[in-house]
Amino acid sequence: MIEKPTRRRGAALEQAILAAAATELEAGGYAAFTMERVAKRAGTNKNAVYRRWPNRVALGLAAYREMIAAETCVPDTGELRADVLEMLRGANRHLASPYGEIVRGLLADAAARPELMEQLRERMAAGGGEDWLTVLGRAVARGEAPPESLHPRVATVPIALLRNEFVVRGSTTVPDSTLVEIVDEVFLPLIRGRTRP
Amino acid sequence: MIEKPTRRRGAALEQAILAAAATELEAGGYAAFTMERVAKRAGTNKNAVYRRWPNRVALGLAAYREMIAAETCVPDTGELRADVLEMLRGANRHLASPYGEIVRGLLADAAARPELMEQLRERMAAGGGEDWLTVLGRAVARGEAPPESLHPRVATVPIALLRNEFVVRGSTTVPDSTLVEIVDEVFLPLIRGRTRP
DNA sequence: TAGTTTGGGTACGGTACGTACCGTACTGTA
DNA sequence: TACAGTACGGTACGTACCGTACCCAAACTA
Repeated sequence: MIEKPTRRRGAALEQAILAAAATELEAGGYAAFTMERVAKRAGTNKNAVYRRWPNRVALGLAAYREMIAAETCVPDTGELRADVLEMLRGANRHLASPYGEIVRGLLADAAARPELMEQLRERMAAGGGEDWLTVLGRAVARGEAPPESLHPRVATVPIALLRNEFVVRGSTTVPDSTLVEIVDEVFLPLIRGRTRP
Repeated sequence: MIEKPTRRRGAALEQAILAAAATELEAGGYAAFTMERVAKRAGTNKNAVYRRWPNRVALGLAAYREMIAAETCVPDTGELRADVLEMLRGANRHLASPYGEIVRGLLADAAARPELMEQLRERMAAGGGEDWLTVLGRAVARGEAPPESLHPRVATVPIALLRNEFVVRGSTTVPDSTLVEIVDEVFLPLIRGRTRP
């Protein structure tokens, strides 16, 4: 009979800690996210945690990455407006509680550490911008948008505006009418405005 | 001979505390902003501080308001592009250190308190939007922009994009080329796109 | 001058970060 | 299978800060 090891090591323990950290983040947000609670939930102690992550922000960021690992999916409805709205709605759902508070906390804590900031930027809701370029690229291919509009700065305008809205408004969810406004009053006119006459 | 009072009271003490808080914020940012340090710098103790502000966020917000009290000035160069760029540059200077870290810290701490969030939104760099509407309104009056473009969501696109950039990038200053890009690749095409054909 | 308000000093309880130490369970190598 | 080295778990500690409590004295007020 093979004895079940009572003491986890290495990767197994690391995964357990990460899972515990993600659960803690999900349960109480970044404010209630403490090293002691994570260690306790993982069935270990702070030692094992600090051996892997040098501080709270680093662990929080790693756990956040874990949480949002399988999320992104790029819609393809065949119409630019619908695609963009759907991506905005997805991002809005994501940035609503409890992710919003987590991102804010991480942002505040990671600001002083450029390398963490870099990671956070990459992982932040639809932060990369490739997905947005993909959607816009499809619209260009369909002839729905002019080729001159295919610019990273342009493609990410909706998510940038949403993110701003969310930062400025606090933890409350951005109303859907705002998302519609972003698309209809800003994004689509912008695409039109970039048409070469 | 009138004895100078050695112990300040009421408004005098309140102003002294606020000034000390602003100095502390400016010196070390929100992370190093502690009630004890503020009290010490003001030449008093935490008692007097807590009698006036219930917690750290409230005092930090009040001090931040004090810091940015006399800042806003709306440019009027006679050309929309130059006006917008100047406002963006001013906001960028403002959001660069140490204000950036302060705003991030306040945002993270105030998120749970709607009434503080409200204050913060109003006071945040060019957050109100009236100034941006003013600039755009002048352009419309000059015939430089179509009347259909006079929309709050449209007018505040540049500052929203800048704020997003700054939140996403961390504490580093946004390069001037980004500001130019926001204006030339997004804002001006957007204005053009809102022209009624 | 007596009485009330308001500052200032000090200490405390509580919480959390991050560090140190130490005995012990596991691992893998001889 | 014995043994050394590594990693884990328990515990305690030092530090820092928040927010509160208590008390006395200074300043104002009647």
